[in-house]
Amino acid sequence: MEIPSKFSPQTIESKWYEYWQKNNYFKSVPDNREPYTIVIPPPNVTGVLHMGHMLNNSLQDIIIRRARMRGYNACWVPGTDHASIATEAKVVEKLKEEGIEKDDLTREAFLEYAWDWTNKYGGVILEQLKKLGCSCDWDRTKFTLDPDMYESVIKVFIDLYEKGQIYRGFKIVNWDPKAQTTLSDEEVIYKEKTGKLYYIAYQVVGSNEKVIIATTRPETLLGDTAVCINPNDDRFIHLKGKHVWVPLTKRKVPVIEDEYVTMDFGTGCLKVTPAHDLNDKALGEKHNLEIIDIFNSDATINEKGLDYEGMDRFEARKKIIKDLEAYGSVVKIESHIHKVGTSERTNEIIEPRLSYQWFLKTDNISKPAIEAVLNSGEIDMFPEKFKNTYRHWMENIRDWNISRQLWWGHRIPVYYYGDGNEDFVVAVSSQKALLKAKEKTNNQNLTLSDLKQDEDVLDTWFSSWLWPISVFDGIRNPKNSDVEYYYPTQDLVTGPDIIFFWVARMIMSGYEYRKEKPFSNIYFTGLVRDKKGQKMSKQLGNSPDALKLIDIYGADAVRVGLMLSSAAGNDLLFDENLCQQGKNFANKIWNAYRLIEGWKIDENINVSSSTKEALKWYKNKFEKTLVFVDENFEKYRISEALMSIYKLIWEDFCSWLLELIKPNYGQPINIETYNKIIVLFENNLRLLHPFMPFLTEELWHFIKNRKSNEALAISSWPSINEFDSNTLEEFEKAKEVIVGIRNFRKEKNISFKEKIDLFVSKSSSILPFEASIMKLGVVSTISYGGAPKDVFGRSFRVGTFELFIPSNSLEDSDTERRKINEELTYAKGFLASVEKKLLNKSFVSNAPEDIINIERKKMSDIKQKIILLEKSLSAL
RNA sequence: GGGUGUUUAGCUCAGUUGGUUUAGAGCGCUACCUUGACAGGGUAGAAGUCGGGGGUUCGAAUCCCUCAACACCCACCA
Repeated sequence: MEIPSKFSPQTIESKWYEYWQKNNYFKSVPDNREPYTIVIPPPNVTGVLHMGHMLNNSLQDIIIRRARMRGYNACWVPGTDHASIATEAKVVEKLKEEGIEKDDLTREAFLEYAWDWTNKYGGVILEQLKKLGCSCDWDRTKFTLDPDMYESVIKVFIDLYEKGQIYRGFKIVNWDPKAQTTLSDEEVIYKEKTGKLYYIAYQVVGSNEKVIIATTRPETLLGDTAVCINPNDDRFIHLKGKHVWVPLTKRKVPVIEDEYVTMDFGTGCLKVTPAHDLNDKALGEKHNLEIIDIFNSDATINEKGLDYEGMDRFEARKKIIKDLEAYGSVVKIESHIHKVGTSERTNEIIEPRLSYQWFLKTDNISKPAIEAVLNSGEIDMFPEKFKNTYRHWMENIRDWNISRQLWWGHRIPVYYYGDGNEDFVVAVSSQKALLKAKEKTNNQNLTLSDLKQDEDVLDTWFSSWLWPISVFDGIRNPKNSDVEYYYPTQDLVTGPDIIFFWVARMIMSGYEYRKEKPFSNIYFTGLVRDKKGQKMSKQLGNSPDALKLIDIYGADAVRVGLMLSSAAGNDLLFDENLCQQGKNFANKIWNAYRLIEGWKIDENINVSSSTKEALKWYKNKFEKTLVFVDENFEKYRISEALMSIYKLIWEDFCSWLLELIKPNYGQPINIETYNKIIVLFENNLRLLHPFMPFLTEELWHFIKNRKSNEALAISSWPSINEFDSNTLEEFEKAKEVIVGIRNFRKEKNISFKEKIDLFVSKSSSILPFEASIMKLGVVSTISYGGAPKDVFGRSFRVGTFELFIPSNSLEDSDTERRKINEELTYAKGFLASVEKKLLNKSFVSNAPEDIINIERKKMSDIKQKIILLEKSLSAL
């Protein structure tokens, strides 16, 4: 035999991947078939494959491979994301290692360095996806900074600006002092921290009185421009219209009144720092307060901060408290638990900062996106619970801060020609900008050197929100044949953590730019956790090396391992044992084929009855399973689909069908049976292919030499045929009889080589699947009409059948009696519960007819069984 | 502070508009078997008062209320 007894994935995986690629099976161009499209959630260009990617991309591959087999024009578009903050941070760090500071480089030099880095490491992850077996159309690979993608992003910015949806605003934004950029609200993570609440005394001007103010951020008093009380608060009523001295400064600020102040928090008296707090900013606008910004961009104190200039904000806090204590101005310090905003990327504490930024209005574009998910049902989410999350966010959505003070990204197409708030134009290039500026200013003498392009780039998500459109060039050329054919896509497979960052925004951009949803179904995967339930992360070091897993178990096994326990939206507690299970499964199928392949074929041999029975049963079993698999795919219950295929192959095909059909050792098999088995085996491979592409393709080609248009990857998914459930039920009964015989052998220690005789009580019907029972029970004769008299043996019952097997060994009647009594107790208890139901008048009058009939059938069945049992008992 | 989920066998989870024998699967566990596909195998078995309490119903793991534990999301109370 040439086939090795163990399946070794390592030797075949690259072979088949190359074969698929060479034959362009994954390539898709528009044709007259229906399209089935998935766009990949683009991983960070400098990222490496981790467990989350493996889960996410295995799912996409399973879905797209099945679609391909079902005859759709399947198109899976791969690509990577430039991930501006993350990548820029990596590059800055790398430069630092080489002793270079970002500030010492020009923008151009820095970008050159970043591109070198990207070209060197970028796309590694895409190669790793190939190892996993991902059937992407690699000719369509996109990068969010590709020139055409760049143009699309800029075009959208200009368009939205011209529609009045994008504006420049002077607002409090989330500032990351480490990355030196603003962040969107979604990029801020609130972490619970124990801080301190400082009670500080402010001297009232022209009085001996002091007011006490509670604050968590005493250093910001340098920027205080008012003190606020609640007009309904009797305690402070006398302070109306007065001023107070800001401690340590020589400034006096007004006492203002606003109902915003909570009377029972802190002291009921609030210091107002419009430059450094969102609420204070609002108060400041309402009451026309001065704004004093006391921080530099790195969160050190600036020249407004008196002696504290140059100090870090936390250092300054300590010093200020010390100085205040020296003046006796600190009344008390309490420990205080509160949530502190931190940067998702750098972990740095966010500084609310007032600055000019670019914003996208969201109230209009969010409307159709809400409608599509929550009302019209155009977009489905799996699991559905995420619709709630989505609704909540969408209904409370705020304008999106899209500018970032970074270099790595799409530079904002805004050109300033002066210092005024309105002294800018928005244009696709500097030349166009010049024309616009000349027109706007009526100054024909302007030159390019008078224009200064905005230094900032756009939020990464401002490019990825266009992804399903821009990968098909649908922004630049909205009528091109690709986008018209592939858009909208079918499925999006992603994590719930980016539902706001990305999913919601793609839906918004889809309706804005295509007047259509970007995808029909969203499958949210869970987080991959370790066995203890901890999130897998680099920091914890609990994440297995994805590629190493593929090396050890094979890509197919890892995919199976991941799929076996990952219901949509549920976190997945990853256990390497699951990969082992996948590997075992691969080996099982491998050996099933080895068995079949080893049979000698004979054209003249007759087909046995057991073979006929077995083939008839398995055909029905397969059809039933196929229906179940298809249904589960429709509901995105991928793990359920896989489990049913797993059981079909392992139990039904290997343990029952092959055992029934297997010729005796050295005996040949009938050629027709052999051919039928091969077809059945091929159909199994079809079902399994999306999950285990490499193994199945390998076996597919082992079976016979296939031409390049006969590869499994592009073969067909089985079509559904009717099945007879009666046949399936009867086979289940036959199995029970076989199990009974096996039990008997085990208890009597009778070897499987020794044939037995089986007697069936004078039952009106004959046993179903008699030949199968004889073969797998190793039975020489089946006789009806009850057990012979004066013969020792053991009886057992299956449904309404009573069976008897004679045995030479002396019967232990006590054991027998005990067994029957146990069965009897169960049966009587069961009968009682059924009778109780049927004697209940309200049940009989209220329950539907078919339910009552089921109960009646249960009752008559169990009564018969009780009679059988009692008869057996008295016979002993 | 608000919201959404979860809680079923040792572990991970199904249980699909309440009714198909007094709850299922995979893994694990136990016993035995196994030199003719596979020990990465086979056969069988044990194992759960469906988180607690209350209610609706002829009937509840499934619907309602309540309590508890856990998880996640959202939020500008200094």
